Amino acid sequence: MEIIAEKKQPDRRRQVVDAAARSFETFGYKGTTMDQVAKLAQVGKGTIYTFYANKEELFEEIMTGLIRELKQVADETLDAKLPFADNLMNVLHRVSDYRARHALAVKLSQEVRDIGTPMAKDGLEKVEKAIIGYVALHVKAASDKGEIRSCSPELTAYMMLKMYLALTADGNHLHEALSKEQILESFRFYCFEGLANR
Amino acid sequence: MEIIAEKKQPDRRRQVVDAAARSFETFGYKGTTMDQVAKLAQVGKGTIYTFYANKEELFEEIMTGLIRELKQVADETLDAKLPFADNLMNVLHRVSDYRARHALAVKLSQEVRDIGTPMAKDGLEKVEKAIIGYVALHVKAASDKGEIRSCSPELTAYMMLKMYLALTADGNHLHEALSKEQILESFRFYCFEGLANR
DNA sequence: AAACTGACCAAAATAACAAAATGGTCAATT
DNA sequence: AATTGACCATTTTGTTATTTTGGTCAGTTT
Repeated sequence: MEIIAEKKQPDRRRQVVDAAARSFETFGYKGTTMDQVAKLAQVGKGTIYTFYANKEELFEEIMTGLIRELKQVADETLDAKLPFADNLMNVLHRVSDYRARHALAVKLSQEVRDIGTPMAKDGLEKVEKAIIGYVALHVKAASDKGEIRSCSPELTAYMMLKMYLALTADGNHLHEALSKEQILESFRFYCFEGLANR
Repeated sequence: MEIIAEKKQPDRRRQVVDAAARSFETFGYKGTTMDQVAKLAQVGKGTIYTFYANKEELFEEIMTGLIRELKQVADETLDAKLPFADNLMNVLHRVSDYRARHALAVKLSQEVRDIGTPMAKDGLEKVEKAIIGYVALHVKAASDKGEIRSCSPELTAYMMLKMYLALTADGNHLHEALSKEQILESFRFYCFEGLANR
């Protein structure tokens, strides 16, 4: 009954979280001020501190939300009928794409690049770790099912993400940009098939 | 006779290059001043500018020297009797190790990390590109000989370096540090064998 | 009394300005 | 013809004044 009820009074916590989300994705971590969030949330500044001990905790809550979204996208992408390799590539592609379009992730990336805000870096690192953890879970499952060779799930997931990012990295001058098809084909080649002749 | 002779008069160009090398590796790109180099080289500042149009060109000369050293190390490491995979791993390991111990490379890495000097970044990028080019040459040879599957040499070399660096990266918290043996074993696994069951 | 607020504060960020250092030039010197 | 270092416009650094910020808490509202 606790969860279903509650309507009349404004849900302060939600107001704060929504305002914070908007502010962080518009102004970045550093550019967001607690006064600003309070004003956006139409809430006294002190109220924020009844829910979150400090700016960092508030930020973590927002990042947790982003991670939850990504997980949702990944889950929706998974198709039990497809082989592991296809699922993996689809998930990596959809999640990377979603991340690249998500205002918060974009803003934080730019902030890290331009001014190196440590908290923004931490936040994005947490996202990477979450992706790796998610992939590792499915690597383990595929490995247990004998669908792929046995391997360390964590390390393998890490390598997969790194390889995928290396192929999609367009900012660098180390190799020319690849089309989506080339990326997927190359990823399958380097990740699953390997260079060895057989 | 031009090359053999020359002894009496001091070789100004060499003095400048030596001084610059010492200065860049001690103080980094930004920390090196042309006055400093001139003093170290025991040469008037104007003299430097008779050899190099500006600080950037002087720096490029030094970086070219580093790349030449790395190529030397790589060439010494190559053993025609060994299979491609072994040569590749040996070269990557030795070159990375040499690079990690080379005062100039270390200083520039630190400079990029701490203050992001664009020229230092460019310089290190050039080193990476040289390594990729070197590896690509041997990938092509191995591919032509049928020792490995046919592939784009440039992209493959790029991926190999990225994979190796991902395995050796210890600064990040994405995976625990690996021993040298684990690195080589993992590299062989991910780069040559692939995850697919066979 | 429980939830909420915003004036308030120490600490940190920014702006404004003065002083020093730097890359590059070139007339004078060797 | 090769070399030099005083010189200069531009940046960078150091300094100090001013503003902004995260966080608190006594007081107000519900």
